[in-house]
Amino acid sequence: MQKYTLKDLAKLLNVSVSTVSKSLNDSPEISTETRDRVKELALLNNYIPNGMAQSLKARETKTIGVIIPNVLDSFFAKALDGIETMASSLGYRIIICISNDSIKKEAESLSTFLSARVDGLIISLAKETQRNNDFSHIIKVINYGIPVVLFDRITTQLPCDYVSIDDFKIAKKATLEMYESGCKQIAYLSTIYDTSVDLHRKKGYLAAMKRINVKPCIINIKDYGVFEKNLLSALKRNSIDGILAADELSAIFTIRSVIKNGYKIPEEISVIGFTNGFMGEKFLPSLTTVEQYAGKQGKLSVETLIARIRGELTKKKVSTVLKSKILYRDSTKSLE
Amino acid sequence: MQKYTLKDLAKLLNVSVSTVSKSLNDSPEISTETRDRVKELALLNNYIPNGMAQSLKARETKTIGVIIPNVLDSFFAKALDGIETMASSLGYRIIICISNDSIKKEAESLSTFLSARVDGLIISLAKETQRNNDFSHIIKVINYGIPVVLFDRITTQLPCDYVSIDDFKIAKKATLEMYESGCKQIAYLSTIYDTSVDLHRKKGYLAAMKRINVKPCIINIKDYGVFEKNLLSALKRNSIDGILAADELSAIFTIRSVIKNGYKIPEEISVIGFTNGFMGEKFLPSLTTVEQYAGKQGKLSVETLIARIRGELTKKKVSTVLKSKILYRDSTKSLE
DNA sequence: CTGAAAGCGCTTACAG
DNA sequence: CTGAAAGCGCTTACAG
Repeated sequence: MQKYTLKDLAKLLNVSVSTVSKSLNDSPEISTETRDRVKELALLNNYIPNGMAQSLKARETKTIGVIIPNVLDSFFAKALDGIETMASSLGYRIIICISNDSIKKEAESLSTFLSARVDGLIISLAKETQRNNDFSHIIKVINYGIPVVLFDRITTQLPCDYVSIDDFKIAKKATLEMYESGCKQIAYLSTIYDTSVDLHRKKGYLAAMKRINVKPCIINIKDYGVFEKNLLSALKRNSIDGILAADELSAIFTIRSVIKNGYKIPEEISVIGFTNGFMGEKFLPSLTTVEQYAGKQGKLSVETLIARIRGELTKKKVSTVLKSKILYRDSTKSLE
Repeated sequence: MQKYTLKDLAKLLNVSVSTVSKSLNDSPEISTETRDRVKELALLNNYIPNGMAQSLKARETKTIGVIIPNVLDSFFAKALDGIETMASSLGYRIIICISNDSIKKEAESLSTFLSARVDGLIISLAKETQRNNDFSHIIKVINYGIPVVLFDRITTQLPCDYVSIDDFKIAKKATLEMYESGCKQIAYLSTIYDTSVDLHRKKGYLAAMKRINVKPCIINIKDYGVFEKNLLSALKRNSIDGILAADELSAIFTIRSVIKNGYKIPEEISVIGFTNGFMGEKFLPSLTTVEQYAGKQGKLSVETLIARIRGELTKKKVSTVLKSKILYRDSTKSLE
């Protein structure tokens, strides 16, 4: 199977490589007659330009590197979907790494992305990276001149653009609304502690508890293997009747554990989660949750990145904070 | 921010580009002294080799193109995860396209993958592609000499390797076991009709119904908007007490609709789905389902592809059909 | 309107 | 042990 090059086509047509190249690129320098001959032959021989050679000259690859912590979580799946859709509609390819929350994998993939000369990067930081507060690998990339956009799991310590939601505000609101609907003792539950989003949500929760003057209760669960046990003991110790869970999966696990142990939702315990995924939407009872606009965050990240690549942005970093909202469903009591 | 090239380093060190290149690649031709000087300077200046230039010479990109229909379905998310893990552990990058079940998007991304000169492709076909039975875009790729591995949504009409599970067999088994557990009238429900997997699962179901000599009942639902309505009318018309659903989401929708309308699961209606995702595992009742080994299919696809790329495989196409199994949970009556 | 030449950043066969 | 040269497959400034 021969892969034709410009040289091959040139030889076949008895013209120069320059002429072939210009013809294929619709240069006005070339006569229509020649252009048509070249194009016809190219088509006939299934000529496909070598993108690497083109990129080498053009000094851009039309490729974006994407790093997400995982793809099983519906938030990241939706974000990835948004990223891919927007990128491909703007003519960019996506190369992807799933960090599995490991800083090592994140850093390694950054290296291969750099050598692939991606035009830019979209990253949602690994848990480990946020816990260690170690951004040296990202700084290296930025110093190398590659634009970076962070989303969701972000940090303000880095000189780059980012996209997120108003985690603090919405967590506070969710807590207060559970309180207004009649919950006396609301807990904050998280399996993603040490991430930036968890931090802001927790702070929002704490602010609300302070406002209503109730002692806060934070339930951090390290591992889904001990989820039910930890949750139930916390429940009993503190007679909790409302739970703000930091992500979708932990919210569903909460509902499930609680129901299996005989509690009624929402009558005895209310639950609010984060992320609007199928699971929460279709669960029985369905989950009241914070709409995080995952797809939109993905799309905005791409738009911001590409604008940055094209130099359409001022030096000032752009930080887009989306206003989120609560999707009221069956895991909470009605406010009215 | 200067990006150093071999030339830059060579100039700084007063040696030739060849010497720098060889040093960096640990060529035994070079004296250790020179090698160390070169490496030190490279490190100091944050030299990152230009992968495009290297690939251009080496005629390989260490990049694999991946096309999946979507990433929200947990089967594909898990498969992607497996693909990424295996590929990165073998030193390959992944560029990804989400076809959204569109043949057009599939074909377009194939074009950009070809010009990016991916070393190989892993594809799970779009619904539209399977419905139209139009593989011309894939054939073009194969003829161009790029190895292709199909998984899950496959076709045997193409000269390429593939990975799948024994859909026919396991669907037949699932149907028969529902029958043995006491179901009299089992239906097959699908929202992914026209795909190869649906076809085989349906055939397995039909074979089982023939064996037990019961008139089959096939419920195809086009759109989740009309899911509940269509399902319920079918349920009433045929007094169905067992449902084999072709994927996870439709199985969950089935359970949900059925419960909301007052049926008891599994006492009145049994449900078996496909794919072992969180949603089915954590739903109440939890879903009895077919383990499709999504991650393993992804990993095997990569291994097969890379073996093929490296020329380690004989001309004969390898078709790996995994033996699947049923995960018994709460949506079916116990067999014992 | 067409083509020769240089160059993008590498690697490697060959010469010394 | 080191380097000059050719070449991977393109594009484009320049000459004619």
